[in-house]
Amino acid sequence: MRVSKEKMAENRAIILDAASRLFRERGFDDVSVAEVMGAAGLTHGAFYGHFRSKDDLIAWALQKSLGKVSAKSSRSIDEYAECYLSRKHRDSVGEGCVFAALSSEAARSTLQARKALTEVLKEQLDSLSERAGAASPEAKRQEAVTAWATMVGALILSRVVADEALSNEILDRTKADLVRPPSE
Amino acid sequence: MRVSKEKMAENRAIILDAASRLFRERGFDDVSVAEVMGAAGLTHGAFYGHFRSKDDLIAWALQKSLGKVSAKSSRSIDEYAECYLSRKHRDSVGEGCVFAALSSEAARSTLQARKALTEVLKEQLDSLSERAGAASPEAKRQEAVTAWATMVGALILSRVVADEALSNEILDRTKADLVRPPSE
DNA sequence: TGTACATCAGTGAACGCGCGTTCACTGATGTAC
DNA sequence: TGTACATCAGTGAACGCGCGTTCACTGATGTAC
Repeated sequence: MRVSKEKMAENRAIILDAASRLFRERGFDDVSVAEVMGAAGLTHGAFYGHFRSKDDLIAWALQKSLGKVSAKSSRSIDEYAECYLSRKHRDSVGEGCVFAALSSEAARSTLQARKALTEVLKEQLDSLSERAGAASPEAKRQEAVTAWATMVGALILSRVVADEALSNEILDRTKADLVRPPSE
Repeated sequence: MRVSKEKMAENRAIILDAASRLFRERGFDDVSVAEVMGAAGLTHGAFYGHFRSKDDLIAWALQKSLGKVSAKSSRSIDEYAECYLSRKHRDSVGEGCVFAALSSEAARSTLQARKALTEVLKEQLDSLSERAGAASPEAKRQEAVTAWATMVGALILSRVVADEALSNEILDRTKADLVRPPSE
């Protein structure tokens, strides 16, 4: 059942995409290697031809999430926050921000996993800084870090809460603060 | 080996404390029932005399974390943020905020667990609103929700990051924004 | 270009292992007289 | 208050089960001539 080199590379990408989505939806521990492989249309035995271990898969899946959170398609922090703090984003965990879904678990995972997320975070903060409305580079960076912490925190809290009204309130109030900052 | 009613109630409290600490340190899935019972000085067999299942324990442990995050001992949001966003809090996950440690996992857990955290969150937001510096009740609430989202997000991000300088930067910049808000 | 053979991606059965949970048992607690 | 007995919190062996991981095998791919 050997497949071509191109097909193998494609399979690896499919496995990583399936893993990334499943991990965000249900966490690292609740998703088995066999389930990831099944979602990629393969059997579990082929897994160790692609990755050294489940922890290795986790690190690669996190690294690949560069650009999935990315603010690059937005013109400003305001515009990005509008989208990030939407009900749609809250309700689609599998396709959403990797930090809101997995960062507290990743903090207890391997160093490799934490390093992968660190790189994604640095890119994200740089991207947000460029889009900040403040005047100086220092003020832009300050704005970016606080805005990002607020967005991630708000999305996480809006997802735990078993109360639709409170969940919406968290999204709406943080959005109001980010879209029309009090310094305006 | 029967014990007195008082001792049994005490044991239950010890189990809940051990579970709460272990869960925050390592997450729900990496901590076994036997390990929680061992940390409480008991054997695993006694567990089902206290709780119906591991999920039941999780919900009770989260519910009991009322007051562990509490802002009640602080006079203002500023004072609370100073403590919440400290390196000490970042580095002591087991004794720290339950939202920063477990909320993204709890979001995928049982409804019972989410309801428990929802109650804790409501108390926390009420407590922060009372301590807000803004004038009207509406503005106080607005300040409390945004400040809380920022604190939780910043602590979570500071804990994943495998880069001490960036981790400190996240804590320091968010602290600066909360302690001396831009509207001042 | 065509043929023969080596390579190796994917298959699926099998492996230990640790988990959540159950249960017969023990012996101190609590109660009825 | 003292005694006899029922209760039941805690013990530790045992249970299925699903997990991560391994491995002999298969058959299409890629290569040497």
